[in-house]
Amino acid sequence: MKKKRISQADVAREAGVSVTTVNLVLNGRQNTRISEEAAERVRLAAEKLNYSTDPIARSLRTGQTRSLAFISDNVTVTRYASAMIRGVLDAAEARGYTVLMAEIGDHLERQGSIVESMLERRVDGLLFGFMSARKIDLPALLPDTRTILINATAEGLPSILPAEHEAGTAAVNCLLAAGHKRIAFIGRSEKVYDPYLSVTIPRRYAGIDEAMQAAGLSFVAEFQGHEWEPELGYEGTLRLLDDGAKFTALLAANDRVAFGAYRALQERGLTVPGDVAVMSFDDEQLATYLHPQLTTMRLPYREMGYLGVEMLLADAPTEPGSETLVPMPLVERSSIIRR
Amino acid sequence: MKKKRISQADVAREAGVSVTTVNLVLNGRQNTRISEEAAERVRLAAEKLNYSTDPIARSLRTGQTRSLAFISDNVTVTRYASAMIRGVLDAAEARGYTVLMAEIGDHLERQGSIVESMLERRVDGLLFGFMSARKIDLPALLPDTRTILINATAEGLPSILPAEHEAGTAAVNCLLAAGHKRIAFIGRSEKVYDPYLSVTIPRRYAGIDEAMQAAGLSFVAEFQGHEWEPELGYEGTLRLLDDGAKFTALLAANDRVAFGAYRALQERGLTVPGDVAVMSFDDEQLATYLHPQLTTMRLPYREMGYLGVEMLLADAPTEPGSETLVPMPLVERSSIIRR
DNA sequence: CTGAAAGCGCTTACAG
DNA sequence: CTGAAAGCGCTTACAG
Repeated sequence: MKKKRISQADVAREAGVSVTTVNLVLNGRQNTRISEEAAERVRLAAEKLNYSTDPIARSLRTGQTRSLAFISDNVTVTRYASAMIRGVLDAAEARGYTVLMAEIGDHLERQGSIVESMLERRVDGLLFGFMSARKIDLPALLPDTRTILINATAEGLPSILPAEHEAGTAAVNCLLAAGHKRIAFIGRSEKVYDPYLSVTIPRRYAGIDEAMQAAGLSFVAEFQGHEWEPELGYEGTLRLLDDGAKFTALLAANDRVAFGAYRALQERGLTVPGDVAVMSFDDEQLATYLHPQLTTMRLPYREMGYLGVEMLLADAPTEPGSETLVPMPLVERSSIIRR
Repeated sequence: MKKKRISQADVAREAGVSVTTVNLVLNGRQNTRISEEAAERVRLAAEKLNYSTDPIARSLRTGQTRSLAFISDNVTVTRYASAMIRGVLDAAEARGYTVLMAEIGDHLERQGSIVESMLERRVDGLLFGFMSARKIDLPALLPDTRTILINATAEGLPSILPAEHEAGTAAVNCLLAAGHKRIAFIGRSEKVYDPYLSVTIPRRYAGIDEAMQAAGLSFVAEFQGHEWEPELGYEGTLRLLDDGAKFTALLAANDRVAFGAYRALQERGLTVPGDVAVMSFDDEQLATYLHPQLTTMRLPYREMGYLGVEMLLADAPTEPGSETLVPMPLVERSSIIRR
């Protein structure tokens, strides 16, 4: 990595012009009235010497780094959420930006020092990405630091969220469209109305409830719970069945809950989708392992990551406090049939 | 982000000394014989002005950036492999390094330009991280660029790999120790002997076979396949059963295969671990969803990531072409009982 | 149409 | 014990 670098001065010498000329030509400046002949000599010389501009020196001079920081909580380590990183990386690369990454885990208190160190490195913008959509308190930021939150909200900052209300409605409508009227629901929870726990789940519930109401229906049975793991789906389904609930369709809070529900249904000799149709949320890989494969509303992690970068680097800054909603596509597989 | 920066010159003015003195003090240089009194004034002034050194300017001068590049194929987007990123990030942070990330997906041909752009940014080292351990061809690198491959190998470069041979042996021994003698194996494949497809799977097979041989045993039945998805486990198990194979334990190539095997076993009215014990590899989250939870050999992604950074930044460069093996821990859960 | 020079904020060899 | 100055490689206001 030593190897003396080729500088604009070297190119200038080779081409027999000044570094000003070299710089102007190589940066493709317009209206500079450098003779095409000189410009050509510069380009040839640069090519010959295999010159590439030193981004560090440029940054020192311009104050811009063409880099951005992506700071997350537990995204790397969370199942399908890590796709958000891919979205960020792809979008950044498309625009010639480099991504500096840091992950703080559950140590939210470390945000301050991480942000500081990123800012010291003069990133052109800050992207925060969270595993599950909730409100967070960010350290006071320089007012002119471009910042976007992905899958989170914070006072006075623009954020990108999944369109959960819409998705809740779509999930129910999907079941209704297949002719189901007796629907059970597993995974409602009151806890979740604290924005520091979730900002989107209440919206999902609202979307679900509105769709049911619009159809003049209510759930024939519900099993509550906020730990959305297979255990909940398993126990909830058994309980509903034991209580004698009669339902032809089951709405699960997420794929893991659905996973548990499948097991319970199977143990009771019930088949999916013949006896019970199942609809879910998230679309983690698990959904494709199930038999039959699970129909579910996809959480658009990758898209949110991609959009985050685009908004961060857009010409006009995003309005503070605004929310950009990203659609959650319905992924139709085999867990629902017409009845 | 504008905000005129506080520089060492500002601190010098405030403290009434030269920038040389400021620099020496703030960098904690030894043997510099600056009066303790002057040093104290400098520290106070820096504190008061809230000075922090500009890493860009420092980099321009020193040629070092305290940053490293992590370049991966599909790590962000692959199930549990994304934990490798966390390991990298944690280790880098512990040493005060920043990580520049890029992911190239299946476009291995893009490696060249990505590496170039990272090198232009003067990263102090290059880390390559791959989803599954295989041999890759890297673009010719500057000979003095520190480089480490995580979960991959390349001509003349040091690499970090999971200790698969050892793990294969341990998996079999675990079954043997529980008293099993009639063992079936699903997931052997000849394809995998091409190093560009895998460098570690053949070792795993070797470890498995040696342990069996050492016990004077061979598998009572095998079902081949290299697409290690649930489908293979499902069909393989059914086939073995239909062929009348009598086994008390099943060794699955990975957790997904085991997942499929569970389903087949259950359909045939066989219970795990009562009728058939199951042993597997990977330890993805899936393993904990299964009932009973799966005993498996864990792929140490996070540890490999962490170690990669440590080796990259170690005082002595790692020997070219060397291999560092990271143990795969046995994660005992409930899919095996004594017989 | 093109160049000389200043300056971004550091670090360091040199001088005293 | 401490300071003045050069230089890393750019960009840009200014001069001609």
